[in-house]
Amino acid sequence: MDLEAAPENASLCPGTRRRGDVLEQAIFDAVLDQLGTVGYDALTMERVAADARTGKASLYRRWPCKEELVVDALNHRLPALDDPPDTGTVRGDVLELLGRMRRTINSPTGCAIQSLMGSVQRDRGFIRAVHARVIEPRKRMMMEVLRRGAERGEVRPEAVTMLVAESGPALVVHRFLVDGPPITRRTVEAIVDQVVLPMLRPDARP
Amino acid sequence: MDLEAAPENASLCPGTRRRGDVLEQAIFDAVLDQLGTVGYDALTMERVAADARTGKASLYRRWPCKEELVVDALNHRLPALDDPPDTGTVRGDVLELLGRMRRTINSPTGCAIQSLMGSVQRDRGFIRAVHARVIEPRKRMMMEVLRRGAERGEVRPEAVTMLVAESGPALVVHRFLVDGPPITRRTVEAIVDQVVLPMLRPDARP
DNA sequence: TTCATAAGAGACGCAAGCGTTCCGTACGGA
DNA sequence: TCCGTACGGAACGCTTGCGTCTCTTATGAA
Repeated sequence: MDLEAAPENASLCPGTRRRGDVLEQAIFDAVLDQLGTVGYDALTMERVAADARTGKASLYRRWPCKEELVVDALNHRLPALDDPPDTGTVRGDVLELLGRMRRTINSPTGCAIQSLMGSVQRDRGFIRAVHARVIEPRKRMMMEVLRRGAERGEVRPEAVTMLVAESGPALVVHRFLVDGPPITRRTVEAIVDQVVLPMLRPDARP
Repeated sequence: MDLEAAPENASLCPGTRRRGDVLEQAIFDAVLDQLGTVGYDALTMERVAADARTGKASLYRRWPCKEELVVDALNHRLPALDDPPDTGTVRGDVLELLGRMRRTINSPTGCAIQSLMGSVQRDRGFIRAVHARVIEPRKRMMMEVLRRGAERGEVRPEAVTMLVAESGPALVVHRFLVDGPPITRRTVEAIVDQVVLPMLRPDARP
């Protein structure tokens, strides 16, 4: 937020005005910042406008209500859909996937997502956006990684299931919820080596 | 909430008044119900009072502010600290532990906890209560279960770690966050058989 | 039965945010 | 350079919840 404050203050010189996309991006920044600091319920149009150094009218000109603004901001700020990694080993692939997750979670966007957790059961709009942009692609990539690992003989075939694919990400999220950010690289490595890989070992039940 | 409405309506007959503990319990019911339905931020003293069929004065007579009321309600409603299960097998023990978790999560208290997820980073009071009453005891019990399993030879000794102990609960929570309640018994069984047990197997790397 | 206590109900002034409206003006394409 | 667009900013009336206060009266211990 401080890294954002500088450019915002820079454009503070009275008489200067942004429009179109530039203004919109500033508004999205303000929304994400608010989500991460005070949360969705306490996010107000007034404060978003003030933070983005614009007027409420400019918000209502674009979005009819708070919810649509937030969903739109999420859709513009959630990480893009990536290709699954292919490092040659399951360990490398899983490490890479959880590493990406770690970066997202440690970013302002991650804090924003976290603050929406409590609204999940009530506002399906957010969870739908997060689902489509974060959860689903990540799950698909993890399954792909497991499948390739099974083909290479690194992973026992029965371990290629949704629940197994979820276990790594679930632990990362769990750590985030319990300990708060940031998730360290060591934590991710421990999750991979202590939990995910032992679960995949093909050399059991010979 | 409807199951609560009946007795509340029963005591609605004008002229009747509750005091002391009876009233307090009704207030806690209202708080938990509000947490589960509208969430912490949208929980208001006015609505809690109305739901509990009392006046705001009776709330402020006991608690100085919303936060203390909620923390107190949580401390009175969170599940009691149980003894670790001892069914004789790791599978039985883990199944029992996650089963207890499932019951809590599917209950109104579970929905209340869930709604506090978003406030976790901002309000340490809640998370401290949930931590001390739910997370920590559960983690300790799971470690105990793993330790006993290791003694019996059911669990490889290196698997007796915090992360391993967390993986089952983390998956239950994850499922809850992604799919919403209720968590089914089948889901818990699948988590145990597909994820937890394979991770514990001692018969690998002979 | 008496009586101090506290419950239940409502009104209070206050503050914050809502969504709308207005207006002067910086911006940027023609 | 000109001019329509839309931005920035402020004010509007409205609603909701806050926390306090008052008043009547049910309650339960003495």
